[in-house]
Amino acid sequence: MKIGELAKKTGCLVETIRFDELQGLLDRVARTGSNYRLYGEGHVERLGFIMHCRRLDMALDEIREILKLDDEPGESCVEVNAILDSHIGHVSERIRELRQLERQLRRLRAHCQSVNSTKDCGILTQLWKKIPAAGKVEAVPLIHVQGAHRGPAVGSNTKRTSS
Amino acid sequence: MKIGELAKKTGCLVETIRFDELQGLLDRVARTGSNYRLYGEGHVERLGFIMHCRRLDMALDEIREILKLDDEPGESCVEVNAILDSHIGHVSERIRELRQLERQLRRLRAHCQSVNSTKDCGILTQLWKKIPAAGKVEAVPLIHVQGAHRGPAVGSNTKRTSS
DNA sequence: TAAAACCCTCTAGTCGCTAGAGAGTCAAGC
DNA sequence: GCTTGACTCTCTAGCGACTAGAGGGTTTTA
Repeated sequence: MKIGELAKKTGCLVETIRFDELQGLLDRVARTGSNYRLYGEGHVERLGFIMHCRRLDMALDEIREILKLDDEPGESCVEVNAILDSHIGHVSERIRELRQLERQLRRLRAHCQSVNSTKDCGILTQLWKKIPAAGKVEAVPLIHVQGAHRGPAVGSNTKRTSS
Repeated sequence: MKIGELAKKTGCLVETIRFDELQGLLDRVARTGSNYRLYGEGHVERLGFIMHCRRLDMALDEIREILKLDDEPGESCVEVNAILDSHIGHVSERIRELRQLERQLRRLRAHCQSVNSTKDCGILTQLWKKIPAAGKVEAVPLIHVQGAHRGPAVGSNTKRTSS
């Protein structure tokens, strides 16, 4: 089958299939004389596997690793478990961070309950205040929402480890 | 003061300051004869404000909007409240999604409790199974962890609305 | 006066795609 | 046989919020 049919069968975009090939998740398949990709039923399953992983928000690196392990049927699945455990760890940690962020935001929100002019708004007043312990930024774990696989990065002065 | 001193005072990277200027969060400031940026104390405060917002994981668009409102001291702060409410909404929703994801992952993890060969691993077996209701992808809200400001995007066939 | 530290602009990289340009291929209808 | 439309190809740029580096110029310090 051609790429469009594979896309239809798996419910993903044609572009995503080509992207997955580029990323080494899907094999480079045989082509017709006019350079069209040709897929079989095995590819439907493999792409389904990949999408299943992606829906669980695994990173491409993690999926690549799991696929590699799956390709060696004799190998023990210890590493598969480890990848999943570490992924669950990422997600739990992100939830914890987001909860703390939510609390901070609700506290901030509570500073303005009625309609004021912007110069009297409690929220804005709070935002203009110095962040507690400013200048000692490296000690404070920065909270912000990103993908489960990316660490904090906001102006965290990673360069200035000294001083 | 020059850009390095501003960076030191606010605890962010020089690159981030230049980036914020590019993004229109910080004004384009006066330059020395040798084209160095010159900042005053007002910029320390404004950059502090911006970082405070960023730490609360607001998007640059949201920060831009808040700064614009703050610049008009007579204006009511209704919109500021609205931005914050919507941001809190994003965060809460993301927490809900991540909790669901965590449950799914833990269920999956429970399928393999002992060390097996990869071909008998309960996790891998599950991953190879078709996702429930495959083919009706558009109806299912895709779960995956991204920034608080990005919607789901995983192969969701946004093009094929018909059929 | 030389070296180190700072500053400038510009560009590319991160992640997981999505979307478009510009070109070629194929099937159906007239 | 020809046109139309649907499909495919490669290549490139865009998203967000930065980070990192090249390759140059300037200022400060020893």
